Order: sequence, then C-alpha cells, then structure tokens
Amino acid sequence: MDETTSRPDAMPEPETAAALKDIRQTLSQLVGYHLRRASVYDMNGAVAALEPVDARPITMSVLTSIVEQPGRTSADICRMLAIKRANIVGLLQALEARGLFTRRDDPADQRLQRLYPTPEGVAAARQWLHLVQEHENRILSRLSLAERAELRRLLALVWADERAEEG
Amino acid sequence: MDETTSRPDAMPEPETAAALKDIRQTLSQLVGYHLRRASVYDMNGAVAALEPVDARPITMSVLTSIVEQPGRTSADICRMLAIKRANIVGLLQALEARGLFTRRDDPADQRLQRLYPTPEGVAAARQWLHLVQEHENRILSRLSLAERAELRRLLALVWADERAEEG
DNA sequence: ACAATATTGTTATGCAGCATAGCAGTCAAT
DNA sequence: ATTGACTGCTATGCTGCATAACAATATTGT
Repeated sequence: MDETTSRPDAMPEPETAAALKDIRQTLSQLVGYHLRRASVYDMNGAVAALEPVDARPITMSVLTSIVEQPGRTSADICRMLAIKRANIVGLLQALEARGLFTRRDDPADQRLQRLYPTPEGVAAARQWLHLVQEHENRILSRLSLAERAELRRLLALVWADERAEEG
Repeated sequence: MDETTSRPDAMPEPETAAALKDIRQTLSQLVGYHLRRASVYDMNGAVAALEPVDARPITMSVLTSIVEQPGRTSADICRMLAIKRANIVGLLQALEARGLFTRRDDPADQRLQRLYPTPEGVAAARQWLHLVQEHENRILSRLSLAERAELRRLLALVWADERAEEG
C-alpha cells in the first residue's frame, strides 16, 4: 500500500469508469455484496412495475399467498413470508377493502380467521404476477433461460437454512 | 380454483412443512423473490458478524472503498456504493473519530476532501473482511466453490445495468 | 469577462419498513 | 383449574433512506 496509495494529488483522470472497477476488487469478491446490490436494484424495479396497479412487492406476496393457499391464516402467511404478525394487519386491511379476499372464522378454532381469495383477488394476483414477470424479463435480460433457472436454484439454496431453522 | 380451494374446514394437518412448499409455486418461480429472501437472510448474518467489532455492512463497504481506492472523495464513494451524499456524512464522521482514515483538502479543487486510510484503517478493513468471509462460508455452505463463483457472476450481471445507466 | 450551471460537503427533515411489547380472547395440556 | 401457547390486533419506537436546501467553489457557454 505505497506505490499506489501515495499519490495524493497525481490523479488527472476524472473519477469515472476506470476508478469504479478497482474498488470492487475487494467488495466484489463477496457474494453478499452482489446479493445486496442486485436485490436493491431488483426491488426498485419491482416497486415501479407494481405502482400502476397500486401494489407493492410485499402486497403481491401476501395476495399471492392467499391465492395459492386458500384457507391459511394470517399467522401462517407471516411465517411463510417471514414478516411479523403486527405488520400484516394493515396489508390485509387494504387488500380486504379492495375486495380481493375475504375472511371466514374457523368453526373449530375461534381464534383463527381463514383467508380466501375472491375472483377479483385471483385476477389481480394474476395481473400483478404478469407485471413482475415483465420486470424480471427486463432485469434478467443479460442471462439465458438456463442461467436464470440456475440463479434461482442457487438463491434458493442460500436461504434454505432459514426455512430449516424455524420455517 | 374449485377442487382445491373449496375446502374451508377440511384441513386436519397443522400448517407446517407441507403447506410451506405449495405456496412457493408461484412466488418461487420469481427470481426476485429468492433474491430478496436470500439478501435479507444474508444481511442479517452479516450484521451479526460485524457487531463484535462495532461495524455494519455499510460501514465496512465505505471503509473498504477508502482502503481500496485511497484519494477518492466522499461523493465518489457515494456513487460507487449507490448511497446518498447526505447519508455518508455520519458514517465518515464515525470512521474518522475511530482514526480509521483521514481527510486531506485537494490543493487543486477546494471543494474536495480526499480520503486516505490510516494503518489502523487498513487493519480494520482486513479484519472486518475476514469476519464477513467467515459469515459467507457459513451461509454458502450448501454451494460448491464453483457454484459460489457462478452465483457471484450471475448476480453481477443482474445489476450490471445499474452501472451502465449512471455508474 | 461574466452570467448561468454544476459539484462538493453538509444540515435539517420526513417517511416507510420493520421490530418490540403488550393486550384480550381462545385453545391445549397437565 | 391453572399454566402455557397461540391468534389477531394496537401502540410505539428505531433505523435506513430519500428529499430539499445551503454556502462555497468550480466549470461552462457566449
């Protein structure tokens, strides 16, 4: 750290492309760094993609869960999506107000409200999924179909332990 | 959505493992979903790994940037790490207070403060990197070395466009 | 030469996401 | 019958991150 670092003022070129590559030598060796950058980048696009239908990624995850698994409780969905029970309340209220699902008391256990999608909810879930898929096609345009599948597989392996622990 | 959905009460088994798999049929086809889950899972571990040395992932990224590219300005680092100039102020103040880097006014441009790591800063960056690498070995234990490299490559391709846009 | 525009480091401020703590009602176990 | 666990929910606080604005300085266009 002498030859390269001891140049306080000798740096003619503007801090553009060239500089941006070197710094990633250390950070870019970390999978977690790329994981974070890619995830944030993807999330920004997903939020934008769902904005026209007044939904967010978390909104879509919850509705999709209800559609895919009718009859689950809010606590179930919280466990599946790794969100807190306190934070799903508002999300469900909003979805319910839009008529996208209904609650039915469980006759056998009065604590539970089982959630069932309405036809409108199923349609909305389908539409939202479509929007997100379009976004994914954009963001994954540099990957082949095989690479996309491989990426999905590897990512699933990364957080597989989370499921094993308490999922 | 009839055969399977029209069973409001007939669900004897507890909402455990079996249920958790089906719901992911739709969500799990989305790369972005796994991206998000994996990133959050990884970040939690990274935060925990850096806690003993009183650092956070963003802290480490900033210090590492200074070490890797001595003489850069805070605005440079913000562009590289995609953070806002307003938000790096506190991070730099903390690192400076710990004596991990120093600022030197640029003689040619009085607006700029060029940042240089101290020997302590270099040592800290090395130590923090080591801790994060240990964490990564844990979280990526299910992947072979080749798979880890492939995952890193694919992730880099995902957010490559972000760099291309305004990098 | 000068006016318009841009950049730097910084402060102040607001908001959304997420977590914790606590509640009453209900169920299960011993 | 008591203890513990679970549900849905309210209240609340912290943190991360974004925007807006600032004075000082530099760059550009004409």
